Amino acid sequence: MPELPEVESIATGLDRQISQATITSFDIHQPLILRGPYQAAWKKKVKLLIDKRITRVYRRAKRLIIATDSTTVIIVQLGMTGKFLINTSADAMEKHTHIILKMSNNKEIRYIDPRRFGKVWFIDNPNDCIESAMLDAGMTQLGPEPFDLTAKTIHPILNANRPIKSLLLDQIKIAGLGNIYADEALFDSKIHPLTISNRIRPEQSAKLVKSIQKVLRKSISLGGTTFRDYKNPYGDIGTFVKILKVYQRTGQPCKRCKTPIEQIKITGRSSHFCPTCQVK
DNA sequence: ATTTCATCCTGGAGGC
DNA sequence: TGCCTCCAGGATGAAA
Repeated sequence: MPELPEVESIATGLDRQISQATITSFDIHQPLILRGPYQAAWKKKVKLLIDKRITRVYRRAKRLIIATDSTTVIIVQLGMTGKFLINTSADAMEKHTHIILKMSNNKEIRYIDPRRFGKVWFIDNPNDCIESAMLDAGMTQLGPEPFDLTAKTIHPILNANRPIKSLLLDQIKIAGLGNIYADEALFDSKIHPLTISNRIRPEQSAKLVKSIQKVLRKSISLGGTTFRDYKNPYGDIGTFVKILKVYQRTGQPCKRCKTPIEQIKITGRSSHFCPTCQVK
């Protein structure tokens, strides 16, 4: 379930807690979550990470990147229900705990994912170019970060014959938005989610860029959005849920014009919008 | 080449 | 209480 702001919050939390510490043990309880070209070698590879230092934990789109002082990088795609918690070994083990990482500073990092849509890669990054290393590992290509978009660069991206909602969820086009922030950004820019992308006027697309960046920035500042599962590594919820304008507000009055928010399905995903404020 | 669709999973909510 | 159906913040290979 985590989208860009939630992954950002997780990366920040993990970076504070474990970067500069060394790995003392690395247990994988559920090998099914592992992906990539070196699957058979992973048991060995994990052992190679013992005594290595974690240098940095950061985010690219919705992926978490855990860099070490070896050439191996750990990449985590959290899927719908993946999360990290910082524990000590005394804490009770939560169901669906798949990875336990013990660190030299006595922090215990646990990766938990009930639905197991999340995936973990161990990739080699000898040239220190994470984008090409991810492609080499068979991961799907990612579009630009939403914060790098401009009115000019979004233009060719919108040259597509599909609803804007569907396009915003396509990580090859723009990487980092998910169902919540796509709906919220479309409301903020007053664009109907079914609008065909290539029919969006330049002034609207310029506004869309600003709206995307505005909702993401605001959500990051509030620690993301928590509905049921999402928690940052400290176990805290995100409070952006309080200021959602359309997502999961079906039937409730639009905060701008009081019209009841409507919900429809667009390419298999529920979409929430104000039928008065948002026009095709 | 582009776009949509079914599918991978568990668990919570709501209807009966 | 239980059983059933539907739904969920994502990504992707196959099909259209």
